[in-house]
Amino acid sequence: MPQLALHDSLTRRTAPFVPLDPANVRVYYCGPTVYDLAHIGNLRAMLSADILVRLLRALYPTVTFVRNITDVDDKINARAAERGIPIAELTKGTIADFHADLKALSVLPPDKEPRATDHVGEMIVLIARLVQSGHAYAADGHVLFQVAHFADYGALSGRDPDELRAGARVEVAGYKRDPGDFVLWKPSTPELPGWESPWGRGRPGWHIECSAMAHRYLGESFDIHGGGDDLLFPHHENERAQSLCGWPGSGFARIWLHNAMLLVDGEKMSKSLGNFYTVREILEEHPAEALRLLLLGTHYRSVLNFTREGLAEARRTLDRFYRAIERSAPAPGAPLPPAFLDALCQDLNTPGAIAVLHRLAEAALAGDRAAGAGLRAAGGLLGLLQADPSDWFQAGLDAVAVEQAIAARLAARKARDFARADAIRAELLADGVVLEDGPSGTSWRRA
RNA sequence: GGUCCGGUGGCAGAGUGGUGAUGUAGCGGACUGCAAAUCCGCGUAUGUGGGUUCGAUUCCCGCCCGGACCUCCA
Repeated sequence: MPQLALHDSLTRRTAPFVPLDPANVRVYYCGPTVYDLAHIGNLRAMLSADILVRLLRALYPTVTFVRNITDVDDKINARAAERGIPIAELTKGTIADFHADLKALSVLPPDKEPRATDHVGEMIVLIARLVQSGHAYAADGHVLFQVAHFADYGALSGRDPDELRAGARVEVAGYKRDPGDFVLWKPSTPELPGWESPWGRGRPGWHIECSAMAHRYLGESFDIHGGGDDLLFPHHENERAQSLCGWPGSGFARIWLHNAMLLVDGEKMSKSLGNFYTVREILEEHPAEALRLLLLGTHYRSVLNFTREGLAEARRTLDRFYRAIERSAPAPGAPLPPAFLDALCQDLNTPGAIAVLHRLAEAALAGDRAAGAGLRAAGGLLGLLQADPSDWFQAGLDAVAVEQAIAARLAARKARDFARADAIRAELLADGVVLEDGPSGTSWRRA
């Protein structure tokens, strides 16, 4: 087995991954705030985690993967009010949509998917610990984390606390001792979700939930914590501060992974630019597998430029891969090609791994059955190429009608009436069917 | 303004202190009645100016360009 190396945001270096407990590798990723449909940028983070966990499962006997759901948040409250529905209805529906989208993309479910609202008790316990140890203070109905009491604050995101203070561009709430102090607990109004606490009825701040849930399911120290790099600051910086102060001497996350953002047509995805895509919108027009391949075609730490052309290209690439697989019978348990695993072990180099897939496809098309089996096995680790090739090429089309047209065309060709044969082929193409004449007859697929 | 990340062929996108992957697009060819698929061949790239080095795309500095973040807040 090759040695896995990962790039740690804290040290800004790529280093060999050494699990705390090789018998149980523990991973935490920040999941969605459930107020709206997932977009392709959200998907990228979920996919990065998915590849990491799939690879870890290939390398280690047991992996515990926790990905939370944030179901208490101001954006949720606002959206529910806007739509005139109860908060619980909004979050329930959004979670169901989220799960459906991820399933379509072959993103495997986490082992634990804790919801913030189910863990407010743990959060209150942690906040109380922080207050007791002097790292947090209550003021004006809020409880705030005192940044000045954590010497290592800023280390993860590479920020100098003094500069953060000087650069504060937002008016600072009067109850804060320091502009950098952040909310652990805040008061709630009667209409909004709230829980009784030593500081009155209120609701948790954003960061505290991940600290509490990671601790509950993974312990004081665990191996990997990840998310989009927009979460690096303040979310992860604050989470780290809370956890390291709440459980002094613990390591919290040993390695931090952050995926880069996604651009659409070279620009930031935004609703005002009209280039904002939900996962669902893309899936209406393209196979989920093409979207998955496209997103894996860029290394997770590089900015990914999403285009429609790229999506079409990914689909054509899959056509070729499925052609290669079609030539060799499924071989369950086929070993993963070493070059493929090596690429993934180099900080999850999915583009490099896909390049190996191309080489395997070339060999498989030339008749190498082992390469075909290796291609399917490697594709499986990436969550690709698991469909039946005939489904990939022909699903959703009327096979009987196509076969009849092919028979008619064959008759015309035998009679050397090529004008008629070509007309039939053109009609099929207009219906989205491409014909391929080979030595063993004519086969067909969707365009 | 501050901090951080990045700029590779038409496009997408890796690796690397010593002949620059892979895909796609383009061109030529084989195969085909013609296509499609497949196969063979060809061409084009390291933003810019310095520095270190025998040698820099890779390491260092400046500049230009792109992106993220700048704390529950619009």
